[in-house]
Amino acid sequence: MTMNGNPFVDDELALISELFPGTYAQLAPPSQEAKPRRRRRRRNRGEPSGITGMKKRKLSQVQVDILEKRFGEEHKLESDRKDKLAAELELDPRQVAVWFQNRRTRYKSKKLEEEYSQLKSAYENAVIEACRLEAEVRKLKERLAGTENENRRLSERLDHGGGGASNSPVSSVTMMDHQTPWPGELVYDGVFFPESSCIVDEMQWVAPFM
DNA sequence: AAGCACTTTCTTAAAATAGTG
DNA sequence: CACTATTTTAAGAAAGTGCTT
Repeated sequence: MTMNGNPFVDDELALISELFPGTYAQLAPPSQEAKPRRRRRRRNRGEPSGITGMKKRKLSQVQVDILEKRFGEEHKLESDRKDKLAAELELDPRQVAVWFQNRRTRYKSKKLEEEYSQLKSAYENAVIEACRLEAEVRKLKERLAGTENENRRLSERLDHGGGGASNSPVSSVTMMDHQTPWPGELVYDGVFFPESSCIVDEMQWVAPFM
C-alpha cells in the first residue's frame, strides 16, 4: 500500500522489479552529478518515491554469476579491470567495487567460521588424547606400585629366612592383573578412564559469532 | 584512491494476523 | 473452518560512512 497519493508508481516499480530484476537495478538514477556522499534518508511512506527516489537493488542472477566467477579468479580487481567488468555487466563501477568489497567480507567471515570449527575439533581431539595419556600414566603407575609391592614381599620373605612352602596364600590377583574395567570405569580405545576425570562431552565453548 | 569495519537501508520470503464467506 | 489479503519479522544483499594505509 502506498501513502504517497500515487499508488501507480510503487506498483509499477514492483512489477518491473519482479519481471526484470537485472534491469531494475539500472533504473536507479546513477546519482547524476558528483555525489556528495550524504546519508540516504529512509524512504518513509509519506515521501514521494518515483523512479528518481529509487536506488539500486538486487543484481540479476546472471550478473551475480559472472561476479562470482571473477571473484573465484581474484578477490581484488584493479581499477581498469573493474571498469571493464562494470561495462560488461552494465553496472556502475562503484557497484562492482561495492560488490567485491561485500563479497570479501562474506568470504572472510565464512573462512573465520571454518577456522573456528577446525580449531574446535583440534582442541577436542587434543583433550581426548590428553585423557588417554593421563589414563595410561595412571595405569603404568599402578603397575609400578604393584611390582614394587611384589618385590617388597619377596625380599621380606627372604629376610625372614622363610624358605620352604608357605601356607599363607599369596594372592593371585595383583594390580598388574587388573586388565578388565571395574564398575564405573570407562573404556576408551583399550584404556580405562577413571570416573573422576576427563569429562570431554561437557566442554563449554565460547562461540565468537553464534 | 582504495580497502576495511561497521552501519544503514532495502528486498524478499515466510510467518503471523485479520477479515470475510 | 478455510481461504485470502494484509502486516510483521528476520535474513541477507547493496550501499553509506568514517577511518587507515
